[in-house]
Amino acid sequence: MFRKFRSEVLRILGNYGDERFLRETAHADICSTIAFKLAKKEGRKPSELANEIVSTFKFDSDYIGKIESVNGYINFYTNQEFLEETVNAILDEDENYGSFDAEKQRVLIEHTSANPDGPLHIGHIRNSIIGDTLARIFRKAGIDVRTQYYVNDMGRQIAITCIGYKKFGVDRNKKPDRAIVEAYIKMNREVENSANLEKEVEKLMLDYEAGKDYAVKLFEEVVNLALEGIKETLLRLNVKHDEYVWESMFVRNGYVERIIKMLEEREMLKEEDGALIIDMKKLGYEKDVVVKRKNGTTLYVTRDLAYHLWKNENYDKFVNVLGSDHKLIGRQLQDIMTALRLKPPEIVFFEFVSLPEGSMSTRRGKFVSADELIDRVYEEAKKIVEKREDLTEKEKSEIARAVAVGALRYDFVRIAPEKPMTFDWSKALDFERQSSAYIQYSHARACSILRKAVRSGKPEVEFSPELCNAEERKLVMLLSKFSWIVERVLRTLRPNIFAEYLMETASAFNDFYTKYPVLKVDAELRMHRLALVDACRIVLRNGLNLLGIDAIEKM
RNA sequence: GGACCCGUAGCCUAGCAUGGAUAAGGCGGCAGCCUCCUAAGCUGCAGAUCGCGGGUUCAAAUCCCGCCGGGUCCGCCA
Repeated sequence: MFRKFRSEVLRILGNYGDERFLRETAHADICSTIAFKLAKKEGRKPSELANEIVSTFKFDSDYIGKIESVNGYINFYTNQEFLEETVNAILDEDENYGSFDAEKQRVLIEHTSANPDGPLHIGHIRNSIIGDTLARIFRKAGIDVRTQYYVNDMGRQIAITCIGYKKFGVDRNKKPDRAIVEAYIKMNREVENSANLEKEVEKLMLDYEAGKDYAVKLFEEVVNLALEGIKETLLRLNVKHDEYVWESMFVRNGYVERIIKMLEEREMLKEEDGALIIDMKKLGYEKDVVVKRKNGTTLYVTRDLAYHLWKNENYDKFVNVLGSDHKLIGRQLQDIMTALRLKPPEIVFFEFVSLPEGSMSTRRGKFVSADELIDRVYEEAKKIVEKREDLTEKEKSEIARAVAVGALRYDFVRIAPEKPMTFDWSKALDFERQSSAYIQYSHARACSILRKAVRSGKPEVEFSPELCNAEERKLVMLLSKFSWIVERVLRTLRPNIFAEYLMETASAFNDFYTKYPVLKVDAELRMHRLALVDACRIVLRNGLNLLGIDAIEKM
């Protein structure tokens, strides 16, 4: 609804309706700073100009209640009809509230894509959570979205893992990704000081790329084992990919050869020592990019280019979520695609999650696994739920699970992707304020009121905008912004904006909750507030779903 | 050495794209609030020269330049 109000404001502003100068502030529902900009150009006073602009307005909007000019700001306020329509739309549309029809397009979101050589750690899940949340938000906007995990099955570290797997076997009693990483870490230590093993790794990689049966069988076995464990972890976080795309597929299906041919046709390649190299100086880079070694094998970037050619043929838009260590290669990839007259991917880079003692490393076994984190957060949540006496054991563990997953997902998604994070156990295990538990709790409170209303035989809802007090008005304005925030995430690829919005909405609901009784007031006021409570319940629930967090009804 | 990202109260963050009306939350600290819809909640107090220095502007946390601190990248690795 806020989107409608906003476009009404732009319409009323007419020639002055420049989106860049619209602001949401504490002083008004929307204000325009256009007068300041024009004042500069025309050498006049902003306040004078603002007055003049306002005087030209034809006041014919269904949603705008008041327009005023204050010190150069042009302030717009919604009217009661807007509030009423907002609440009614929420109650009508229910789980669909917040959706809208964005431009029809097929979007691919690639995220997580961690090397299948061990368990996901807390750095990887930052990627998963950003990617999965974006996918959910894109879907809410009516976009046809698919998510893919790009499986890096051709890497050196996988070859090492394969040799380790063959040599030491794996412990079948352990979670498969955990068992795999033990073989990897152990083997890696041996490879580091053995030229013979180094040769063996190289040969295995060559044979896998050539598609030799024994190698394919071995790689597939190892990679699938790791992926099995990884998928299980992701599922615990409410993350599920639509597809797993193996890098080797592009070597086998001809896309690698096709992309090389395209590079040749564009005269972007040069040959040195029998190796094929993209001349990156022309694209403004210092170093060139090798796409084929002199032994004829391809490199990571070659297959990634092939993957993006494939994306071009199947999707209108592709978003990759990548760690900031991929910044250079990611930008090179974008520029190469553009030079080929192909669509480049949009990339969300996120900064690293480090431990207080330094950065993580799978290879050295120095990491906090996602599983360990989930387990510990669950235990902590369970401790708190145990205090409740009115819940069954089953309810308690379901609540603890929902709170744990929510706490994790929220902690990661609320931070802007470009901020480096240092992992802190005490913060990860804290469920007060600014955590998803706060939002879930607000939702549970709303559910509780509605349950009581039904039980006492007074479930009728009827929103009356003229009864709105300041807190209620503020709350409805926040509720109206749902799809507007979804749209902003779409434009900026910053899911933290939505996380913040939902927290603010929950906070406004709690503010209302503690100040005003709902069930113990006269019928008219009760029905009015009950409508508002139901609307909040819907918005909080829909919002939590967008964040991949379960909206539990009791906690 | 070069490139990119981050630097906002003791701590964690929002705001920076598109410069404007008192820099917004939370944690921790202090003082309060449950005979009343779930206290995983609410209220109040204390706490910030927005890393430092310059510049642009009527106006800078926001834009530009320089510096400092932290991170990342610069392989015929992935």
